[in-house]
Amino acid sequence: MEKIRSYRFGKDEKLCNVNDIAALFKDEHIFTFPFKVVYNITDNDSEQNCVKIKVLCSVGKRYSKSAVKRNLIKRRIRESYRLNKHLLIEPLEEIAVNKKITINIGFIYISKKEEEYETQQKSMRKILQKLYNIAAKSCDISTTTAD
RNA sequence: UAGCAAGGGGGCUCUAUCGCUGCAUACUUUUAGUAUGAAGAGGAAAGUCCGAGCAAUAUAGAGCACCGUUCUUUUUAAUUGAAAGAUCUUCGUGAGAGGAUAGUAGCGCAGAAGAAAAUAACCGCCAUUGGCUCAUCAUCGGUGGUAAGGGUGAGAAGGUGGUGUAAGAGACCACCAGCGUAGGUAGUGAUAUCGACGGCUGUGUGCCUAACGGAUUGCAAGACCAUGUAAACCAGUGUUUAAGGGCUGCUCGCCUAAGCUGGAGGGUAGGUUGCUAAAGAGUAGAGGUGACUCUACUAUUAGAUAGAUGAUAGAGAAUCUUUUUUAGAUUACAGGACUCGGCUUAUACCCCUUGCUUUUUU
RNA sequence: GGUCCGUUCGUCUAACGGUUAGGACGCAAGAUUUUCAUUCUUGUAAUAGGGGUUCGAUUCCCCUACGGACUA
Repeated sequence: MEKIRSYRFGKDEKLCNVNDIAALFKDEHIFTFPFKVVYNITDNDSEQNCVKIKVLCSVGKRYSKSAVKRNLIKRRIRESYRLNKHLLIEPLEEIAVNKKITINIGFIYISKKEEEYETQQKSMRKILQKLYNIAAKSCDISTTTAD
């Protein structure tokens, strides 16, 4: 039976807090062209057991001067994340049933050319798989240490 | 037909699926969530070059200083915008386009070049005199007259021709160019034009003068709520002195102690509001050369807050290329952040009106 | 978002609207030295781009581009 996936992308999943963003840029990062991905995995404070993911995307002025092009790229990043985020969430929820995890992710656009939408989507899938592997490891470690 | 000039208008459309933003309604309800509905970026949203609204702070008042504007008239909420004109000037065959222009009573300055950059005598010209010479010419020096000539320069003592003279000179005359004075005519006015009178006549720039205008900071302004708590701050009362402080840079001038009573803040991270109906838009009519004004009618939720309009698929439209009916390519500049008006800059392509030039054809 | 400032040889800088835009370091050539360095001489090279005002702009005015500061 296939689930009816919700492709929603509301305000809860966007990263807005300033302190969180400052913490995000101190942590580790992955490179996969054309993105630089910054991520930060922490325990959750909420009462219920769930996985919360917050996302930020930014395109620097170094890429291009015109605001239209930068906006278009941001929109495409958000779109590709929206369509592919189930790759990260669904398996994580299976693993971490009793955990409280928040993952903050920042997508930073690096390429100086205007990449096509398909390549963006491909790289987005790669990134999400990588992130899943990392998150799974961290879950295991946390379980072992907790026990 | 081609190439141009001026002005004006438009700025790709539709469908499906998955999403984003706030709003309204209904349901569940602790926050909030779900469903439905209708709506959701421009001509420049940009630059921030001007102006205004709005807000806070300051302000007894006056003078000086400082800053801005500057041909005329009209227009606008608006001191730099707009329209219609005036004079001069540059570009263009032309339609047209760009630029400059308050006043000169007084004072200052003008590199290099040049004799001289303004009550001009360096060379030259003329007269006279001294030396040299037997004497004259020539030549050297003194005194005086003289702006006709002198390679410069952005600018050279109004120009041309005569009279006149020792040589010359607006010294005088004729014509021409400008200026001033008091007038006529046309115009609201800048100004144009007409004759009269006056020999009045170099260029640029700054100071200066005149008229008009100007408090400062900006929605991250500010207001409220919650959080939170040092005795600075505010209000009232009150009395003495003016050192110090404040009030726009200065001057005059003005205000201001402590104490007592009451109220409540700063910093940090938030929320609500400010925040979208307006000096608005469209249509029609009237007035005006025009900018613009007046009247009537009509319709009208963009309001985000690391910042919403996207992605995919399909169909059509326009232009271009190849080719002859398909195929391919292209569809600009560019994204609200309190609001409005103007200016400036960027802009594929299409349409309309008026006008100019050249060639060809009829 | 708002308010401002700046741009001069390869680098750091100077300039009253007026001579061929000056100086230091660097670079190149030559001299000195057995050679290198030091030193000396000579040279090279710039007003961000485009308009305007002016007889004449690095300088004054306007537009564009780039860089920077302050402001929660």
